Amino acid sequence: MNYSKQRETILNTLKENVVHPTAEYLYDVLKRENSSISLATLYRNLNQLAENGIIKKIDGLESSSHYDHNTHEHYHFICDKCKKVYDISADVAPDLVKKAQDETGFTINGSDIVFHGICKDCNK
Amino acid sequence: MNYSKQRETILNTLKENVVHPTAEYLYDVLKRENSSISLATLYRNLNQLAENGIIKKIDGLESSSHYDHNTHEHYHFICDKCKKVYDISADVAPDLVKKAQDETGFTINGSDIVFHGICKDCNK
DNA sequence: GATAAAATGAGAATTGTTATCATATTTAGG
DNA sequence: CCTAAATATGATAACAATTCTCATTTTATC
Repeated sequence: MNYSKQRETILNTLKENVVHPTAEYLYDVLKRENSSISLATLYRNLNQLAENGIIKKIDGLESSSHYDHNTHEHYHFICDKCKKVYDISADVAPDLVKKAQDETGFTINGSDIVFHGICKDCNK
Repeated sequence: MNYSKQRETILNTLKENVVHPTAEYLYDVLKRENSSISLATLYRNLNQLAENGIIKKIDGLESSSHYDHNTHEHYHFICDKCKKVYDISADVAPDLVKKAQDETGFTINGSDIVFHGICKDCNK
């Protein structure tokens, strides 16, 4: 990765905005501060920074939603290779929602817990 | 909700496809089985079924990705009202990733854990 | 300072999803 | 069982988020 002024600006702006902004939000902030950076450049750099572990991109599954016939509480694992989605029993973290609720004082209505990695089949 | 043949077909197809399919995947299956249902109808029904708790729609955050300058392990809470994203300490579920890994035998590289609900401010 | 590699900007293209609207189906009451 | 109101459908346009393309500019290297 070569140095670039735009990337530096983007990273600094992200550091100052602790609210986990979206790309669009960042784009607006940057424009307001007259460091107008092309939307393509912004997305490119966010992806690069995330790939290099400098920032974290937060999104559950890929682009698209998945639908699950099982409505009982359970979590999901998505294989980064074959893209299959597996169920993970909620037992791995008993009372997770309750604990989070106690700690934050927020009203928690649900959770989407998605683990990423490589499944058994693809690991062979 | 009125009865509809299409909705019944969609629900049955979803039940038979335990892999948490995307809408696109379902659309292809339906087409292959000659029960061709309009894409609009499919999306409409999936949303309706999810709203009525009959199926579950799995997706982390809203439509768009959020970016986080903090790369240490921690979870997120998104307020369904004001859409703000809050951090939740990873302490609520110690060794969550390790436990999930032990249980499944998968290689887990990361997790996106997103709680949904109403934050303190909006609860007032 | 010349050159190759990497980054940029602008806008077109793509993808997943929702909205529109005219037509068809379902449900309940007379 | 007929009819009116509510609801659902299909086709396609619209939309929003993101990625791609490509000609130009910037960065690192020798």
